[in-house]
Formats: sequence, C-alpha cells, structure tokens
Amino acid sequence: MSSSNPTEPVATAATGGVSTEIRYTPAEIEPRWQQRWAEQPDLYAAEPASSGKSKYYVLEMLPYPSGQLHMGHVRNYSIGDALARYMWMQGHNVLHPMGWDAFGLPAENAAIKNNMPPRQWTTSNIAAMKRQMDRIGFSYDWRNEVTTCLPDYYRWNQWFFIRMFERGLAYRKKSKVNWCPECATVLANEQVIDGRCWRHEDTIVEQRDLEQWFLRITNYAQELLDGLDKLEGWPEKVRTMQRNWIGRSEGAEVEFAVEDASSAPEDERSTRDKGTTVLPAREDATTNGKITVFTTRIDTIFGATSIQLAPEHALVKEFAAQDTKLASEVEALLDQQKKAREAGDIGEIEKHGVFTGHYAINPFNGERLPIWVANYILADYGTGAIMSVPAHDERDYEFAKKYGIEIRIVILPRRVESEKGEAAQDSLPYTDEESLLINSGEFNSLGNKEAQQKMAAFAEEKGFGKATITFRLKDWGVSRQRYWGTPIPMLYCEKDGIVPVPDDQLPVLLPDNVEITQQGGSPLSKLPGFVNATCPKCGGPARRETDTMDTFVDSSWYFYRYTSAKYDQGPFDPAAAQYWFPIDQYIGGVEHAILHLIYSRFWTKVMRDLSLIKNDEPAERLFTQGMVIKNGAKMSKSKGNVVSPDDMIGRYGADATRMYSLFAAPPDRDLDWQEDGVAGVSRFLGKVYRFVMKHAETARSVSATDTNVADATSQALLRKLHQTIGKITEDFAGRWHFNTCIAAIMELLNAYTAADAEIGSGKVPATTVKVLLENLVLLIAPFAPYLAFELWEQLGQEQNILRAPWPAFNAELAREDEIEIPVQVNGKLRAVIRVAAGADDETIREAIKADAKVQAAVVGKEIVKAIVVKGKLVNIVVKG
RNA sequence: GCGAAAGUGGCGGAAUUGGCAGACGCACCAGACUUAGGAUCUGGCGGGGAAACUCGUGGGGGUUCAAGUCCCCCCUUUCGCACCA
Repeated sequence: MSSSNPTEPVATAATGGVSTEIRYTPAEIEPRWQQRWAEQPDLYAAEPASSGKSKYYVLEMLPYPSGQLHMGHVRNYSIGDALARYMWMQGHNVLHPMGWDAFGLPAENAAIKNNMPPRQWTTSNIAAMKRQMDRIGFSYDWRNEVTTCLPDYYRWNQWFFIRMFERGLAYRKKSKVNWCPECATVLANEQVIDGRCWRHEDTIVEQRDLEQWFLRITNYAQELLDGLDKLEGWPEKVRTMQRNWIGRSEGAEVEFAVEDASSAPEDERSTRDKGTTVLPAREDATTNGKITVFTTRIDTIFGATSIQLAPEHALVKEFAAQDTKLASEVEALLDQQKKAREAGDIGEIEKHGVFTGHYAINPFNGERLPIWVANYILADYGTGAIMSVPAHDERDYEFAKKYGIEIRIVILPRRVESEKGEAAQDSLPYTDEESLLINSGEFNSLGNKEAQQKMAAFAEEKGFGKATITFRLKDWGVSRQRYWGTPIPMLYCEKDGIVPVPDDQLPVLLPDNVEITQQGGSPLSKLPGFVNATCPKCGGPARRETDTMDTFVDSSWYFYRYTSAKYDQGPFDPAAAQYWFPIDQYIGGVEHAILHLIYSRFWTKVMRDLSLIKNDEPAERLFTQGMVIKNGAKMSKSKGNVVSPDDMIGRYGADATRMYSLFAAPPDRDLDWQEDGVAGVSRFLGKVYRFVMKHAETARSVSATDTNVADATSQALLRKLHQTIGKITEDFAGRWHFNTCIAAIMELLNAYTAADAEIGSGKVPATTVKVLLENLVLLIAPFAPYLAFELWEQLGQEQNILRAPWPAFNAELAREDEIEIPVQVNGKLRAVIRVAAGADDETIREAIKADAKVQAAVVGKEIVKAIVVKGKLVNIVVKG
C-alpha cells in the first residue's frame, strides 16, 4: 500500500490533466468504511410500515452456505444491491434481507470427509460467507437474517407440514419414486433432469417402490397455471417452462371393457403371435374388467385399432400372471427401457410391443380391439393406457406400421372432404385439428372440435367415459432418507395410526451427534432416543418418522420469515408480511425456474388458504441473471476456471469487482469474466476519485450566497450531467442495462476531465463544480458504494448518501441547443451539418446547400426528393 | 423433431422507436512525464485505399428514400421441451 495518506491528499493545482499525486487506494478506503458500517446496525434496516414511505422489497435468492462465495453470487447480489441502494435514494422504505439455505446434503458429505458435524461445518461456512458479503459491501439488513437449519426456523416447516396434513395436503403413499444412488435418497420429479440427479449430472436416477410423504401440489395445478398469465413481471421463458412442467391437457377418459379371455374362442387365444386385427363385435362376449384410456382426440375413436398398455399397467401384471411367455416378453420391454435410460437415451427409443392375446371392446362401435403392451406408453401419465389410432397419431402410426396393425382413416381435412379417403392416404398420419369425421357412425361429417364435445358427452351419458383434464405435474415427494434436514413431525402409533406431533411439542429437534455414513438410509432411524416416542392420542408407544424434509421446503417460504425473523407466534408476523408482500423484485438464476419457483408459488397459495397472507403470488417481478463464464465455459472447479471474489477484491477492490460484474454485460446475458476488464473499471474508479478529490475543496467552499453564472462550459457539463441522470434513471425503471449506465458515467467523467482546466481555473463557477461533483458521486453510489460514501464525505456531506435524494432529471438542462444532422445522398452519408436545435426546414435547407460535400454529390443530377426526418437526418434522393 | 434467445472490430459489448454501425471499456500502437511504474496523461485504433472514396453487423434473397433493426429461406451456438396419448 502507498505510504501517502489518501484522506489528506496533496492536491496539485497544476493545469492540464489530473494530479498524479492523489492515489486511489481501495485497500485502505474499503476496510475503513466496512468498519464504520459495522458500527451502524441500522444503516440498511427496513423501517416499520408506519414510516409512511412506499415499501420496496428487493430479494436475491439465498445461497447454500458452501463456504465460498462465487462469482455467480457476486453478480446476482450486485444487481440486487444496486437496485436496493437506488430505491433507498428514491426515498423508498427498502427491505433487503439475506439468509442461508443451510440444510442439505453437502454438509453431510463434508461431515463424512472431514469428520466434522454438519452443524459445525455449516455454521463456520455461514460465518465465512457473511464475512465475504460484508467485504463486498452488500446492503443487507442482518437483523432479519434467516438460517434454515436453526430450530426457530424449521419448527415452522413442521408447523406448515402439520397444517397441510390436517387439510389432506400432506399424505403418505407407496409408489415408484426417484432414487439417486449418489445422494442415497429419494428425489422429487422436479429434481430429476433428463433421468439424472439435479446435483449429480452423471448419476442415473433409479426407480424404487417406497412409502413416502407427498404434498398435494396437484390440487393447485390449475391455479398455478392460470397465475402464470398474470405474472407479467416474470420472464416469458420461466413462465413457459412452468407451463410445460404443469402440462395441462384437455381430453376425455373412455372405458374399454376387457373381454373375458376364457370366453374367447380357443383358436384366437392360441394364435397370439400371428398379429392382430380388429374383429367385429361378438354377441356372446363377457368382460372381467375395464381399461380406462386417456385421449385428447376422442374424435378419432372410431379409428382405434388397438389398445396399448404401459408395461407397468396393473392389467398387464394380471395377464402376465397367467401367461409366462407374455411375462418374459414384458420383462424384456422393461429391460429395454431401463437400458435406454442408462445409456442416457431418454427421448425416443425404438418402439416395441407385444400382443397380450386379449381384447377390449370399443364402447362406441362394439369392435374388439387387440390389447398390446408397448414400451412407448408411459405408466405415470394419464391412465397408463391409450387407444391407438394409427391413422391420426404419429406414434401409433409408427407402431402400427411395424406390427401390421390396421390403419383406418376417420378424419379428413375440411377441404378434401369430397375426395374421401383417397387423397388422405398419401399424408398419413393426418393429425391436424381442423378436420371432419368419416367412418364414425352417427358422428360422421361433424367438425373435429364439435365431435370431441359431442362424443365426450355421449360417453358420459352412456356411463363409459367423460371429458377430463390431465396434468403432467405430480405431487411433490418431500421425504428424504437423510439426516441434515427438517424432521417430519409425524408419529406412528400401533393403535392410532399416523398422528401429527402436537403443536405445543414443536419443534421436533434434529438431534446432534448423529453418526453419518456413506450409505445414508435415514440416519435418524438408528437413534432409539429419537425414534421412540409417545402417542399424543393414546399415550402408548409410538415410532417417530425418521425421514427429513426436502430442503426445497425450507426455501419455499423463507422470504416471508424475513419480514419478521424473530417472530415466535407463527411462521411470520402476518401484519409485516401483508405490508411487505408481494416481493417487488426477486432476482436469481434461471436454474430454479421450475424447482424453487414453482414450490414457492405453491406454498404461497397454501399459506393464503390458511389465511396467513392475502397475496396469491410471492413475487411481482422476477429477474433471471445470466451465468458467469470464463474461457467459454461456466466457472467450475472441474474446468479449473474459477475466479475467487476474495482474490479480485484483494487486487482491485470490492467496488471494482462488483462494478465490473455489472459493466461487462447486460445482467440478463452471460458474462465473460476478463480480469483486464476489472482492472479497467478499477482505473475508472481511480479517475473518479482523483478528479473529485482534486476539486473537492472548490465544492466545499461554496457558500449560500454564491450564484451560478451560466457560462458555456458549465452549460455543456450540466447538459451532459442531466442526460446521464435521465439515462440511468430510465434504466433503473425497467431495462436494467447497467453496463450502459456505467458507460454513461464514464462518458460523463470524460466530459468533466476534458474541462479540467476550466474547472480548476474558476472559469466554471464553484456552485456548478459542487453540482457536478455531487451528482457524479450520487450517480455512482448504487454501483460503487465504498467510493461513493468516501467521496460524499470528502465533499463535506454529513448525511448518509443513501438518504440523499437521487438526482432529479431536468429536461430543460439536458436539452441540446445545437444538433448535428447527418445528410445523406441516396442513403449514403455525405456530410454532417450543425444547426440550432429548433431550426426550421428553411434554415436546414440553406445549411445543406452551403455544404461543399453535399454539393459535390448532387451536382449535375436531378433531385427527385428530399426526406427530412425532423431533428434526425436528411436524405436527398437524386437520379442520373 | 418442436419452441425461445443469440450471432456486430483482436476481445467484452453499444446502437431502447427503421434514420451517422462500432458508444463505453479491454487489448494493441505512438507519444509525454519519469526516483523505468503492472502508475498517470495525450493521441490513434473495422477491412481496403496515398486520397477521393469504397466494402462491412453469420449466409442468401426481399421491402424501403434509408435495414444490425422489418419480411422470406438457410447456417451456427446456447437454453427449454421432447414418445405427455
């Protein structure tokens, strides 16, 4: 560090250029302010509702306390911090909190690796990251810090869970669930990405049959979908992803009676391998069961030529039980699926199927349809069974071609109706919605939409079907066979069954000193002291649930807790939540578009139905920032391209580091980290520092009686200043292109330094100098808080700069009094003329005529016309 | 395969509404100062050309007085969806 004391700079009055003897030393300035800020716990404190100010809740996604802040965090939080500071300066009451998503698997893995209890590991990581955050100078209101692994937080997870249980929103069922062998626990559907674990992208997720707790998010499927239309402040991309995930589709369920196999003629049963055809209705057929299919195209039901079941379908098991050959064939199908999944080939695998030897009856026409088992039928979508209409469905067509199943056309495009089947043969499968029915009995010649309605109504009337809506969204599996999470507050009693822990016994504390092994498998179950409990109903012995909750439960409502983090009468103070919600601006990575953001929306709706809050959605606006890239790849340990924030801060200062993260790219785009760029921003901050320090004395010396003389230089500088104020103010209102905001401040400073001599010589009045310097510092305050606080004080201001009003844009001062007008001839630039801003056409015409270059370009040619774009451009069109 | 976003100097990026392409910064070049410093200041910096000019925003066509921006076709990259009946 320099030996000179930057707080008492030697200001040289030398003409030309900025002094070389004032040094910008962030390594000295930043720790000094950090110290001072630490002594003012209320500096960033939100005020109560009674403050009378308008509220602004700016929130960034809370981090997992890994122990190291990474550049993605720095970028995310620098965006939020700039916004929070700007909003304070705009006079709002700002809530800008931070917390820790502190439960989760890494703590357990670290415990195994370092032989350190998860709580200790987590706590020390939080301390380290908090230190880093404070070092960068983020404006968090730590009084409302939330740490999800503390009992005063997770007790409310338990409280919510019990409320949901009471309302039937939390339930237990045995089903196929996703199992990550690496995590040694179950995962929710949302945590499986392309068949792999969201945490371990190389680990194939297995299917296991387990009894689990689920939250009934599907109860809110329609509302979650509808709400997306109203979330106009959310990126379209996120809304689309959520719509896809919810996956609503309208259609109908139709029951097909299964023909009793024993009553089928012997020759049919024995010829199962010979392929299948649709058979005419048999008078004597009896049934022993039903297959319910889901279809979005009931209008094509007369074209159904087979029934296809998922290999996991219950009826397939029945059939296989009596048919060992079928059993082994189905086994082979399942095996193929499994292999394909392991090969990472999750999408379309080749279609295979087996005829079961059984038939079902099409209730619309009584036809007997062969029942097949096929690998392209998903067990967990719809009913796991379909009617196959090869003529009008891509997949069914492919399958039918392969196995020689009949293809029957039952719809035609409207325009070729007269040509009947002939023309349509060439374009199979014909799947367009706009169509007319043929070969469909009484429904012939109906339009396809009309047919869908009428046929669903017909099915309902006759009692074998109805119009239904199917969602892809499944209930949220929240049980985790791990230690470091919220204990699920449930008891199992021999006599009373499943019994929730009474509210007055909450929280169910997560015991410390648990041995954690690689195997996972509910470590809590190995603690008799935890497992053995008393049934609150009968007083008899009960067994405690030993699974813990998915950590996405923690992050589904943490932002409500921020409004009253010490509240102990409920999860949060309802009055505080009502004041602060919805969140005005939420900022985070797009990787949570489905996971966290859909769970959070669900939780909000549940809380609303519990009358805890009134808002339907958690956040008014959502912003998803881009990734931080280096050398063309996302920063990661394995790529070895990680840049440490501490290292950057040490070298260039916190202001330069965070400002670079805003300057290098617009916040929604990926950011390419280039260290030279950080150095450049640091250099710029140094210029600001030296310029302001050099002229600070002039600004400080201004007395109230001094008047402003409107000299040309001052006017030009004030004009530039107000143009900059206008630009930045506008950007904060929505566009958020902070990169160009910072560029605009750089331009402003360039204008100042170009006039350095006039400013230093007194040609620019001291009152103007004061205005110029103060506004420069105010404009930079959201981006470089250390420098802004320092210079604000150096300018003689005693008030905290965050309480200083944001500069007011003055359009009058910003207006140019002389403008440049490019003059084109046939669209090519020939000259640029300068005229007074309000100049009339005649004046402009004269100026153009007088211009030699324009003359040269038009001489000897016929002027066809001249396009004059007022105040913008002139284009002269010539011929010849 | 379907959908979305993007493609602009050596690099990051700017051009918000069809109106001077390349703001701002980095790198680089030249110069100044100099107790040679990775400090600071000044100037230059898309390609071609001595210049006048001319070419130029992934490629090809089009609309227009005027296109990075609008329309059509194609290529590349990233992201999302992907047997959802």
